[in-house]
Amino acid sequence: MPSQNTDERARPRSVQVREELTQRIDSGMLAAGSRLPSEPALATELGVSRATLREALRALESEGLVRRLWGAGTFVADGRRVTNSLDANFGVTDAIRAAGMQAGIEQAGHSMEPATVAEAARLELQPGSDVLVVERVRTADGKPVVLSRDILPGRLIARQPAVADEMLKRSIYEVLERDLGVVIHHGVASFRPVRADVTVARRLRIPRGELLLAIWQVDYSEDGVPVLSSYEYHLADAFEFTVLRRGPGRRSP
Amino acid sequence: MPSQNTDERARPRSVQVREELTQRIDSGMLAAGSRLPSEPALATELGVSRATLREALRALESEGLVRRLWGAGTFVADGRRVTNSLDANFGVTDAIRAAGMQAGIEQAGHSMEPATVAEAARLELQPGSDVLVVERVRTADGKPVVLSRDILPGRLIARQPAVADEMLKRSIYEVLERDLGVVIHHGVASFRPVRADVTVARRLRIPRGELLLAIWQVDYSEDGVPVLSSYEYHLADAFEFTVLRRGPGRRSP
DNA sequence: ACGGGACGAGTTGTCCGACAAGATACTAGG
DNA sequence: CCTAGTATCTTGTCGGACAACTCGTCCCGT
Repeated sequence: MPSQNTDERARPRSVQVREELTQRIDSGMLAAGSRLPSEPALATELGVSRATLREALRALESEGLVRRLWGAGTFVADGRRVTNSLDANFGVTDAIRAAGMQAGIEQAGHSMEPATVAEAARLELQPGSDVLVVERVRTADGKPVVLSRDILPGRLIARQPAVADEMLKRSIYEVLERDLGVVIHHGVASFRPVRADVTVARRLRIPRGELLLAIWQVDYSEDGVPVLSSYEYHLADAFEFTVLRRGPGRRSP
Repeated sequence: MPSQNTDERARPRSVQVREELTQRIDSGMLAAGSRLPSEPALATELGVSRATLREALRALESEGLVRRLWGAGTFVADGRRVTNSLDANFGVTDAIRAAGMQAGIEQAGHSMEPATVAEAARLELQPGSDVLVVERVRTADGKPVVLSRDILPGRLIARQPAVADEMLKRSIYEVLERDLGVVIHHGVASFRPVRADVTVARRLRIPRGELLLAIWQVDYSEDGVPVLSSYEYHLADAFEFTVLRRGPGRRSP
């Protein structure tokens, strides 16, 4: 059986179990449609109590990976995992790679500026506070597909200004987590179709008036603090965005 | 304490508890940001065991309604409930009403047709099977905002063809649940910006080439069977769609 | 020989009681 | 006044037990 808690004592056991089961499903060790071992058996196998296992299974069920049927068993959900799902894949880099293309960055630059009133509100800062603004053009196989403008609270990189340069070369989410220790817990994204104005069109090397999908969002860290506000302009046919809608199986009488 | 199980013995207790807590939060009885009673206290108050209560709290946490902090307590998530969230609000009718406008339907019609190969695949039917096609123009305060084309397996209404007429007047989700007993469990939606062609433009009474957001999706019932395939053309500025992105707090080592 | 109903093994849902691990507020000490 | 330790509360985990439900099997009647 796996060792107890050597170094990752911080994370609840149920989370570790959830990740273990997720990996087994993704790797195909647990085939789609097949039944999982019974809860007592699986709990013994994983070295945890049944309560902990059920905690993990509940999470997997809400993610749609498994289905639990009272008296029958727990089953791996019928495949058709959604690729490039807007609510699962985070960031443009992941989306490009998920499409099987090479992610690149060009025309990148950053600057420290005082936050506008709107930005201060979105990031819950004092108006005029310093924020780091990162502008980049993302490329897929060398072709521009997304123009992005990311805004972070200045305090995040006050201690180590050098990481701003890292953001010009890699995914911001990657830099946030690896270099700054900030893990994004969730984000709220909005979108609508727009036409390319002259500035955007020039940077994406497309005709003016071309169809774009504008996405703006705010990402929050694990303790609920907003840490990233971003604006993206996507080529209309660059990606196909998908969202898993969870219906309320309930209505009032 | 509340009565045991009089008539709704079918539904697990944890689901009833989840709905009860959801209502308390929505009604404001539990204010945003406030701490819930401790698990033992709340379990006693609701007349269930702590395990059942925790099952419900798990579900609420995955929905983002509460946050659980080890050793500190369980808190109602900081308000800012996302309005017109694409992954929560289902259907155009709900979206229009959420925006505070009057939902209407015009230019409605339906017909029974053989399924195309593509539609048969989306609904997992035999090609050529009968499907019910419902076309409608949805209005907000009398102004056309969405052109929708909904496709359902013909077997659903084979017994009671009259319900097709109901769909010309009310939300399809409402008709599915109330008249046909079909509850939508989840759906997979995709979207991209498009320009209005001449047909769509005429029906929405807009100039040709106007900006639209095209959304197509498949909805599944509780047992995983596809029951509704729909295509919608939204006016670009009719709604502001929002998606809650749940980030994985994890990365591989 | 065949069909139908009762039975039983297996699985998830719920319950109880207890202890461990983390967080906060208070208190004693500097 | 500030700091460090403690007390106490909260959530996380554990173990065992029983109830509710599903499905396959077997037996019995026709």
